[in-house]
Amino acid sequence: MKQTPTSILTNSNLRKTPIRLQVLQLLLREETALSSQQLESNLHKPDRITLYRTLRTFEQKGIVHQVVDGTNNPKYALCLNACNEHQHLDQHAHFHCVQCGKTICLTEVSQPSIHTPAGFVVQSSHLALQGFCPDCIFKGKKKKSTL
Amino acid sequence: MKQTPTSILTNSNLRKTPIRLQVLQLLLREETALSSQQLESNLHKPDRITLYRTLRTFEQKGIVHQVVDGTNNPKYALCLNACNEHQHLDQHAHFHCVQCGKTICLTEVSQPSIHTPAGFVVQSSHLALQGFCPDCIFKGKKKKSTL
DNA sequence: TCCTTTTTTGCAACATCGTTGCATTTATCA
DNA sequence: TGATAAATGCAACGATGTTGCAAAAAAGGA
Repeated sequence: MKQTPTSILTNSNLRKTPIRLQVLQLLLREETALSSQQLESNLHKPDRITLYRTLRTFEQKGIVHQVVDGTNNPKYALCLNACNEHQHLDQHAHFHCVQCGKTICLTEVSQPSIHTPAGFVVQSSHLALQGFCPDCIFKGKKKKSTL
Repeated sequence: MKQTPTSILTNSNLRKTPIRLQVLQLLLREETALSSQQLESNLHKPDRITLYRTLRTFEQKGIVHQVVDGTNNPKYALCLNACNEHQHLDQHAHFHCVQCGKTICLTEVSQPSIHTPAGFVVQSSHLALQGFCPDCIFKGKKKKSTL
């Protein structure tokens, strides 16, 4: 079924407040992972603290997860249906475009199977790719998107 | 040839100052990647600002590189000989132990070859693994190392 | 060894990012 | 519509990282 901001909040037993609805709307529209700063500058003058708390709440409820894109700047993306408040599954690679700054979930690229050295127990992994996204390859110097 | 703090600085035309020698000594001894905070708390009361500048200088000269370990907290590790002031090559995976907090370069695990979706041009990639390192698997609850 | 030059440091001040406590406001539901 | 539990907004704080500038230190030659 199609997800809407309202349905997502209802499913997680969270109240439908303006900032939560706006965050979800933005994450559903853009299909990229957004940092708290990117969210902040694209929402209707949200309170910074409330936004942090919103993201933490969403993370705890399995609505969003943090994305590792190699920039050391945490990004947030909507979880697929597989996530909930008990477990987070985010088993695909992420792509960070060095031109426009977008971070894109490559849902079709699964985590590679790794031959880990003896003695290491792997619980999770992140694969982050950097380069040029399709929008930026042939377009020459494009302004860095605010998204 | 074996690298020493002094030889590294000589090769990069950098002056041999106490803090630089200490940072290199620590990175050579520990074979893990260290954050600026980890470095700070393991050095001889260094000036915080000088430490940041030291790391930036080292990075520009190809002496250290930033490591992506999935914690969104930048770590620094010595470059292999392949790096210099013109290019950074760090084509191996990194392992972050959730128990002791160490970040270990898995030099024997190369970056996997990825079948990237059409339209994306990949320039670099980071593979970060999380789990338990050999030291922590059978030792039960161990205090988080300050390193 | 000492002197000069250039690099590096250390300090003050500042910017950004993120968190906590608490009173006020708001969403929800009876 | 009113009660109540949840969520917000504000003040204050801590950690992280940066810049400008004067003082100190390293390097190399006389």
